[in-house]
Amino acid sequence: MASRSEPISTGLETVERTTLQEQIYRQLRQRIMSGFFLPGQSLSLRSVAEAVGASVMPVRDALRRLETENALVAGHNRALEIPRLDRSSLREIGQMRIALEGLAVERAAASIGGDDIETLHRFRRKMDAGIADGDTEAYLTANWAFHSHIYRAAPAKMLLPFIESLWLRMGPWFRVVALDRAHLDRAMTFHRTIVDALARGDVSAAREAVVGDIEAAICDLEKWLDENEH
Amino acid sequence: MASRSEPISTGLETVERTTLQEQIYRQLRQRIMSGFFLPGQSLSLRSVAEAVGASVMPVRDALRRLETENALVAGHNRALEIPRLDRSSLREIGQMRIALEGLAVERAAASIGGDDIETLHRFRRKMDAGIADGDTEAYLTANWAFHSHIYRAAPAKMLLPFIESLWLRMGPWFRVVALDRAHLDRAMTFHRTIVDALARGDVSAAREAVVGDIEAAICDLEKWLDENEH
DNA sequence: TGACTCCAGGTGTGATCACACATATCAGCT
DNA sequence: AGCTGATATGTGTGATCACACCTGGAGTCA
Repeated sequence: MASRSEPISTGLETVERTTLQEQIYRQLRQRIMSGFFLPGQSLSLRSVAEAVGASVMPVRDALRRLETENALVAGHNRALEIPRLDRSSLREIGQMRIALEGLAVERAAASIGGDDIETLHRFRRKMDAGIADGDTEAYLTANWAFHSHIYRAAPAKMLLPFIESLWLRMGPWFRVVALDRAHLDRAMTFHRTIVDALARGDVSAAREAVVGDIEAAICDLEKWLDENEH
Repeated sequence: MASRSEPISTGLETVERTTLQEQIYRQLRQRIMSGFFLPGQSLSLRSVAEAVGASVMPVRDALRRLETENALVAGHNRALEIPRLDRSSLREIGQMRIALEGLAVERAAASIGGDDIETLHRFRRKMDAGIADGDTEAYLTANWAFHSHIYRAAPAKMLLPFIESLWLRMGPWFRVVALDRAHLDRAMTFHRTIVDALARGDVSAAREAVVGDIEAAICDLEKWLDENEH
């Protein structure tokens, strides 16, 4: 290592260093997670490349990453597409979410501070606002911000990526359930319970509320499937 | 859809269709999982490309997939490398393995049949043989075959990829623990208990044994860390 | 001796091209 | 009418190239 001057304090922030591929990946990821794309919708290299104004190379990298986490699957021609919804994978996602998010909230509970509680209440209000305005996009974004803020408090580097991966697969479903007022009311009750439990450091109550939130979502989605199947 | 002749029965098997990228991915994945590479070892595009006799393109795809599942991380220069071992991620992997593999064995228990029990005993004997011969590679391969055969029996499409992803991160650790005779003996006891529990359909005993197996491995690894740190 | 400059080697990134393969459409034959 | 074959279109795949960036070490000057 060459000798180097002592870094001086300038107050400057480090600039963001990111690749095209990374930007496209994040953008697609965000859209999938918030239910922007419809199940079965085809995302071909060239169509996405044209849409984002880049060549196929970075798109290819981004799509392959998403395919690896099963956020995209190979379609009938070779194009990648958003996975279609079916009952068994819904149940499966639910069980895995309970297992991992239950673990995450337990581990996070000890590290949650007063600032976090305040932040959670802010996200909760944003969700309420989204519901009131009928802005599904805003609700879903705030919903992810709320949950991920909790999980991020856990002293864990690897848990969050796994949970994100599950939410990625839930994306196409969220859009459905976020239109059901009865579900939203129930979810917001759970959200309030979660924050209260975390605020008083009640780990098992927090876990129970998180699990309840997930189970309610899965239950409502299965009900929706019953009504809209075929 | 164009009209088409009735497919005739020829007795021919469908040929394997796979891409270079896929082959490289699987090969690297297998090697990482069985602890072939050392922690911190650098895998650059061009070096891997030369080693497998392909251009950088398929290698790039393969490495990016592995990076996405955190089986590889960016090194100090921009090259990707095998993650280094540290205590916190070890614990974290252990907790996630317990959560997901516990879920998997519960779901699998109902679907396990007599043929499966026989297969599991075969893998168990292979592990014994590997231990007797001092063949770590063979032991680790049989170990994965044993566990994954159980999880594959679960009526779940997405659970296994997640578990594989965790084993991928355990890879560099497995090599360490597979050299400790005391650990191996304990592990083989757990393995026998698992098969017996599955054979008589005792779900909770099977889960308990799987969790015990994982906890023992983590515990032994932490002990190893205590002795070999610094 | 210490700090700086410069250069060489290695790294991933992204563009462009040629290609293999799958599907759908349609003309042509029996 | 029904099957066959050619073909057009769309798809991912892989090779090659130019490039920007980082690191390390040699060289230079004060």
